[in-house]
Amino acid sequence: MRKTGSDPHKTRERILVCATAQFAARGYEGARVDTIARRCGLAKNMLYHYFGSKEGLFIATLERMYETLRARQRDFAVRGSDPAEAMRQLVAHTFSALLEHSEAIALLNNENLHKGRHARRSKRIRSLYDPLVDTIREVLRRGAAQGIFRADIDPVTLYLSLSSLAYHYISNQYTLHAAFGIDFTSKARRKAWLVHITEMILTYCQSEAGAVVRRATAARR
Amino acid sequence: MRKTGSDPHKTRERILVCATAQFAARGYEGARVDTIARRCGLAKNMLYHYFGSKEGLFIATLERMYETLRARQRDFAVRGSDPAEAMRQLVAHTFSALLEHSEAIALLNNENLHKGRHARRSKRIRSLYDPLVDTIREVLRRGAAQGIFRADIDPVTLYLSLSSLAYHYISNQYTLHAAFGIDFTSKARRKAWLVHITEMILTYCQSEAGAVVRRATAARR
DNA sequence: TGCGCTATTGACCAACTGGTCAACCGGCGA
DNA sequence: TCGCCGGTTGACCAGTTGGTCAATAGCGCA
Repeated sequence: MRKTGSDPHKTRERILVCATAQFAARGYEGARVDTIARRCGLAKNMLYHYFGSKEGLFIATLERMYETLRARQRDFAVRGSDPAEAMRQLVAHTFSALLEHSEAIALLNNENLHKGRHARRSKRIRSLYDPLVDTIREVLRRGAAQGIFRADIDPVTLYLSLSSLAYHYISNQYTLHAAFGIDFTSKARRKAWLVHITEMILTYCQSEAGAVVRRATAARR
Repeated sequence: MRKTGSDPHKTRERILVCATAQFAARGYEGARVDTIARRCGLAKNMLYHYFGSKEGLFIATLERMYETLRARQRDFAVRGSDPAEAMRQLVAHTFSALLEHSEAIALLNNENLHKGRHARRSKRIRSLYDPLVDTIREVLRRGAAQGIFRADIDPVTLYLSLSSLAYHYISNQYTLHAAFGIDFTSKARRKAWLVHITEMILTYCQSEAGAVVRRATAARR
């Protein structure tokens, strides 16, 4: 360390924390480099010194978010051997991870608005999802082996279903609030939603393959 | 009409069309008033003449989108009396409406980024969802009366589930593409997803109330 | 005919935006 | 001791942004 009291790594991290907050609150175009600099008490030049450009800073912010979520998932392990219980834990974990990192939702939405321009270049985003899908695959396998889950479920499809149900509730809460006048932030409602989506996922996993189609055909006869 | 060849209503509409495209593509902060004006071949002053400010233009754009979706829903009616088939139509209609109006998704995401600042003030957004929920309520009632649907399903909860599953697939396609390397725009995959979410919704509707919980309790004994 | 009203425009502006320059500061190796 | 080098800064800039002003042009009413 050169200057007394200066810690490059700490400074970098401080910038990223402020940048995350700003980009999440205002979006990429809405966030101002000057504002981010002011918020972390540094001259604007520091951001350019460490990240080169606003876009560079944004990409670093994205990667840091991926890393944060990945670390959270690494610490998560399904407990016990009951597949249904494991699936319950998986849903609960996904939902609470998104709740605790709502800034990740804002950043992801921003990426999708820009057609994933930055995410496409990042390799970390891939390593973020793979372990979770592996876990799902394993739980599905065990469930199928025990005869309590249907055997034809694709783990990626199930992951998509699960994250849709968890993500949308949080990501669209404001327009949904405007539409239904419901407060989606209340603890009771969040709990109720978690119970509901858990039931949906489990009901699907425990259903008979092709049951819906067969039932429809039977009804038509 | 005053000036020859000038049609205020048509001009207004033209502005809104361009504004929708720009706001959807770049977001509220990313869209440029000058660009919108240039795109519809008008002096920038016209936008201010009709809508007062950039924010006013954005709100008008939102309201127009609500109106478009509402009109689309008004034209939709469940055909036939079979509740399962009606639910299938409902899911398919929701999914294809979002697919055909992906600009609505971009605008809604933008609203949520800004914590629904504009949507909160609009009354039209409410009238957008109400009829759809009414339809769901009616289908659920018929299904329960015929004994093929469970009787304890809340129509709003079901709507949220359904729209989560349909919306997320489209809204997050770019980051999901980066994560899984899957092309979500392909016709085959879209069809497969529709089949999947239809099955999830129907399986849930046709399940026994409390079955999952009972099964879990039984397993623990 | 002329007045008022509205659609429409070109020219303009103050504030701001991302980004750059040259310099300072202070520990460390020679 | 001294020069080097990375962290750090204030001052500055060119281009852009949302927004405004004053003016023009034609229609319909008096």
